[in-house]
Amino acid sequence: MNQLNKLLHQELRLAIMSYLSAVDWADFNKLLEITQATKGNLSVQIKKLQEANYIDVKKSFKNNYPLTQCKITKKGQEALDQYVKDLKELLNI
Amino acid sequence: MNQLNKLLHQELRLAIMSYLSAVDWADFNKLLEITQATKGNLSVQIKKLQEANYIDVKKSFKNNYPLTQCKITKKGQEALDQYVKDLKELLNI
DNA sequence: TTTATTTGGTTTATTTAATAAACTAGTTTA
DNA sequence: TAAACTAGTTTATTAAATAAACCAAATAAA
Repeated sequence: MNQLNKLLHQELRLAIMSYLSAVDWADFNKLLEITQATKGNLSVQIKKLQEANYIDVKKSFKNNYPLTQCKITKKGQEALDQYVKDLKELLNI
Repeated sequence: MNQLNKLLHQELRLAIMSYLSAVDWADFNKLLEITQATKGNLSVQIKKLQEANYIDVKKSFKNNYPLTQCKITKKGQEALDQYVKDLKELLNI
């Protein structure tokens, strides 16, 4: 059995990565909206993905408010691709 | 975001279910072999799947040794199908 | 203008779950 | 008859997910 990537085999992180793989930069609020997660959970999972270098996180200000933007990295995209491959194999799809 | 079935979104349980969806009955040792799990972990996860009525578990003896056999239920198969569907949607595959 | 509310988060604490390790009960082999 | 093996289960530990509480700054309301 091909071990599934544990960082990716979690619903919220997977949803974040899947979304990021289809867009360029996405900000915190956009990710909140598409995942329906709580802010605390989203914050934690973004940090984990960042620590693994699966995403780049850019912090700035917009209209005087903090703005956190995320973008998938090459390493993150490759990990996601491999995860999907492993999952397909496991599920025979 | 379609919530993924938490019982199925776990590697070992998913591997068990995926395998069982392709065969008739499978015994404990066969599941050990194909999943490479520890016996303790396998025992626990089988019980959880059984409690959810995702699998039927039949206990008997073979050559004087205890024999535990598992088979996916209709409910389990339907849950697995739905899980795969949700996952495909999430991952755009 | 100072109090309340909202924004955009982070940190901490709690709950839940995964897993390994230890154990059980019996069987076979030497 | 002791040692080792089979086929598991139970318990204890670790790790992870999540919710709740918090924070700093900005804006709105009284």
